[in-house]
Amino acid sequence: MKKSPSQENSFHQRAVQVVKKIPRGRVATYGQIAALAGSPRAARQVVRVLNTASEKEKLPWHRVINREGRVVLKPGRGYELQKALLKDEGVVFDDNGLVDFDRFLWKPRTRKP
DNA sequence: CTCGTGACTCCCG
DNA sequence: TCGGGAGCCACGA
Repeated sequence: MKKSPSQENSFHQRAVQVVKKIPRGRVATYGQIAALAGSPRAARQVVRVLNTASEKEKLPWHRVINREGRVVLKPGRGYELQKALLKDEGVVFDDNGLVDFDRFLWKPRTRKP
């Protein structure tokens, strides 16, 4: 039996599809995307995907943050840009620059409890 | 070809 | 409690 075509893509391609599915006004974590793409520990590859794909495709790379709910970028590296973009979508950061996961964390439609 | 690094995350001592 | 190392995959020098 052949695998489904949607599963034939590489991690890179799958990650792109996942990121594109992030709804506006929501954020996701690297590990989350990596897990959805097939490798729960491939968070680093997600980073590579964002850097590469964001330049060609209109990926919501700014909706991807780390496990802490914080923007991992360094000042001058897109950190302010990401925060500004999220803020423009309605995402709010607290004084520590943390996002409220209870309100903005993207919940993938995997299954109903 | 080999080595190192990267917007990360998890596990173990 | 806190720190360090390993894991994941890709790409540049």
